[in-house]
Amino acid sequence: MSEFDLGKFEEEAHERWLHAFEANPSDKEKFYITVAFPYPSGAMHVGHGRTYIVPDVIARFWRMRGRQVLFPMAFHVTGAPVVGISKRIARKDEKTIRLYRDLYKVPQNVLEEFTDPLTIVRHFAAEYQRVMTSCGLSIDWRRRFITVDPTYSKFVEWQWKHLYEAGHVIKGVHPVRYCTVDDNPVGDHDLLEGDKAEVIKFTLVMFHYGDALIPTATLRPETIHGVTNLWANPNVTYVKAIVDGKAWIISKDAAEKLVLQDHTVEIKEDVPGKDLIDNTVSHPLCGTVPILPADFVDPDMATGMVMSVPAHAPFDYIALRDLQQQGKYTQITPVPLISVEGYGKVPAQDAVERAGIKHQMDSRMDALTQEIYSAEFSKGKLFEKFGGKPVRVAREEMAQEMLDKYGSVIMYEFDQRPVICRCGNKVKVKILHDQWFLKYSDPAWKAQVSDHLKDMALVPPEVRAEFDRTVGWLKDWACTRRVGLGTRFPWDTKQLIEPLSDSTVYMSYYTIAHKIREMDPKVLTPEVFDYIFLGKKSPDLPEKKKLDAMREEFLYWYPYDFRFSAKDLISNHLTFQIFHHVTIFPKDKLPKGMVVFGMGLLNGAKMSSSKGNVYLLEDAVNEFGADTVRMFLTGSAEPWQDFDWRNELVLSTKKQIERFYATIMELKGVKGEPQDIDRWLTSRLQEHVAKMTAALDNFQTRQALQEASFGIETDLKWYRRRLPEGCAGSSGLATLCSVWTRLLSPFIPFTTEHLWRELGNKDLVSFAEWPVADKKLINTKIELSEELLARTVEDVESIEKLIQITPKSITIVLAPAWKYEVFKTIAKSSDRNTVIKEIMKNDAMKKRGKDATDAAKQCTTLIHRLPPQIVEPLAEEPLNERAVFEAAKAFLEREFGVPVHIVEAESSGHAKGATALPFKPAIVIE
RNA sequence: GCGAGAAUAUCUAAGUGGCCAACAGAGGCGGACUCAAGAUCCGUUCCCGAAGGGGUUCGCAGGUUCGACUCCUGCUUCUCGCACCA
Repeated sequence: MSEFDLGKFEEEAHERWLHAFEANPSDKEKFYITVAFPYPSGAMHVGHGRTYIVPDVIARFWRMRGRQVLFPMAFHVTGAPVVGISKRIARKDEKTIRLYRDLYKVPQNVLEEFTDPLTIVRHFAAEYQRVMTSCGLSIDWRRRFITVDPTYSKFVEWQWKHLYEAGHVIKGVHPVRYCTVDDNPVGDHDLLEGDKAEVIKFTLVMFHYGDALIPTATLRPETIHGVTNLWANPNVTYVKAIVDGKAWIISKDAAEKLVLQDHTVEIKEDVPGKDLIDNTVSHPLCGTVPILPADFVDPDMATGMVMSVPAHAPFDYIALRDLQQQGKYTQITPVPLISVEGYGKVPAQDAVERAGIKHQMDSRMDALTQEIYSAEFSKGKLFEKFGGKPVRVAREEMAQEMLDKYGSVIMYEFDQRPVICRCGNKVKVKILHDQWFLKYSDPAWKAQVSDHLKDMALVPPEVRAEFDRTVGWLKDWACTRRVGLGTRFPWDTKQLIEPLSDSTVYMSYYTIAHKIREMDPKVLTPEVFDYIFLGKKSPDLPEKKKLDAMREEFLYWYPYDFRFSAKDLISNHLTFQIFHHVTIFPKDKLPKGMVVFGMGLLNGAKMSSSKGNVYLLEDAVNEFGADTVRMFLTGSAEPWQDFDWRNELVLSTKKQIERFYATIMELKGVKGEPQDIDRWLTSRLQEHVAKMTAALDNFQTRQALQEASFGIETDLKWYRRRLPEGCAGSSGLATLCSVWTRLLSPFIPFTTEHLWRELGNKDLVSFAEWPVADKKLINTKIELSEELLARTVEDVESIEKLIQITPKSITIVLAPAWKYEVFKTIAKSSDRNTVIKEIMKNDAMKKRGKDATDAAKQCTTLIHRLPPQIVEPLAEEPLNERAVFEAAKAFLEREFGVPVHIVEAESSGHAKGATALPFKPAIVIE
């Protein structure tokens, strides 16, 4: 007999699977699933493992159900991260080297070549493929590609031509986080500090100061009417600079920032802050106001000058009050201009006093400012003399008016500071020109997407809300980049297509990837792809025969049936791909469904490569075996739930597989005559098959495994307990072995492939027919009988445990027929409150008096406690309980080790007999 | 802050109005088999109980209902997303 040796099974299977999963169009119905392809910048951990193993289980399931299944894989290598990694390795950054050398186990000679970004991704792409194969993923590797292949670039260009022609690609300007030392935009992962900072659009309000201008930045231009003064910091040295031909007085920081935001700036002279104090400025909309001193004014915030609206800004109010308490500037009073429900005439004063704030440094000031800001924005209205419009309307209009008439300009600034680049320098906002956008904000485009989303199957259904929200929320997406790997942007070849934007319809490319490779990229014009994907004919198409073959593949496979991805991709990739599909492909080629995954934990903590909290997939496979890893990752939680990798749980999964293996090896040779209990086991097996199939139809891998693994195991235990002494089972068990092996095959294909041969099959279990539940073999009656027996045995055991005497005999007292009548009436009644009265109308029952009402009450309780699938058949037809117990008498006596008597309640004379109910006989232990 | 989810016994986790003291696993305890075991099997694992029963539970506080782990309201805590990045 063959020993359980996962390593050996894996070897055997790999050999037999070598080209088995290469899928071509056929007469069979197709099933096409895709997974978000990986960015191979490091080694795979067990979290990645699940992302690919779950779809593989689904692929194997549908393959066995007779579908032609396509499960392809490719590698996403476009983008900036590897460029950064290669640079860090080139400059021998210790942390990076340690990560790649120690955690990812890259050999020294390979690591030395990592100064080239393409080498990194090629190395890890090969690693990914190797590890994925070792996990038994049934991928058609002929279709593998990487996103910098010249043919793929041609495909991307074709895709963009359509987006462009549909008017979805537009050119604009774009403010970005920018580091002046690196001379590059700064991404989230390049930030030392301030990753939550947002770029905010401020309006600069231009105040006249002699022959110069003092710009103050505001988010609330409508409050210009309430300005009572400006604030300047007396401890800061400002500068006079010629900005776009006019003299401005601003902080030095501001001068540097404005250069990055499309302004010409020439600094002329220093202007000490204290020299500004007490001078006046003017603006056509608020007249002449003084400049007051304030230490809180930050020269690094926008222009370093602030306009003061004490009636509506708590900071301004309190700063002014502090000065006035020193007896200064007492002639200034706040000028309110907005009425807002819930606040007095001067909202800022109201709020400050209500909160009991004493001075500027109070920690609640920020919250208070936010509160007033929100209240006025959502509910505030300008006074009649200022137009009477709601704040949210007036703000927009005033900003525009200031830009048009009063010389205002826009300035971008972060909403919080500091924002520090990895290099240690302060990050500023720069306006990038020639920046291209995908116009996801377009309502018409959004509407198309929403429309199609309604027709898509989303798993689990809760994610639909998240998708709907994302479609509504998406704004224009900057889709070109200056650094990284990628395809050149066709309308500005100095730029690259942004990496998320080049990976939105590549699922269609899989259908032709293995064939288009044979063609020269030079001939792959947009017309070629138009023909392959859209069937559009044009003259002079090259290699028509090959194109026709590709068109045939595309028509056969597309659209994909399901796309799998982790849930963090909902707000970008998963939604983007729908936008792009609806633009490019006809309605019958649009995506059909998506399955969204949960995240992975390692021993209860989030998995993270950068923190070193990862367990490499390859290590897991080597230590526990591929099947164990597969079964654990799919069985410990449903795909959309977060899962937690814990070695001790994985170990028990391995034991479970071993147990399964040993059981099959033992049962396959059994040759006994069929017993009654075989019919029960067969009946139960049909239900497990049906339930498991339904679970996998819904992607519930955990549920499916519970059913097929523990469910069948538990039944086998009862089966063996019920077999007559000396009998090891019947030859019918061979069917169970075959069914069980096939059911588990999508999960533990290595073990089952081996067992399948042990069971005498020559072909691959991976392509064996999926078991179908045979309704004819379901036997409700025999299942009920066994249920009654099991419950009775359980009751006897629990009583024995309590009374702790050595029993000499056990008597089972069966309920009389009239109680069955009562049971039936109650079970069939819809109104359980009046049913007892109904029963008592019957003369025969009346005669029994209290016995009858008691029995009715007991039956009601019992019916509540029994599951409906027991009550319903019992209500239709009573079970012959005597026959059940008589037939099992030998079994019961063996179980309890004492003589068992079966008697009718009315002839027994036992006092206990009165408590006997249908499906719950009285038990007397003596 | 905004949006989407979640909270169940020692741990993981099932459970969408009566099948619930609550599936299943892990771990603990006791036992069987073994020279022995991380292997297998049996029992036990909220409290009380010498007859199959009773009591108190499913984040916290209320509500709806004959009846709530399940529905509603409020609160607390946690996870994910909030982009120009894979």
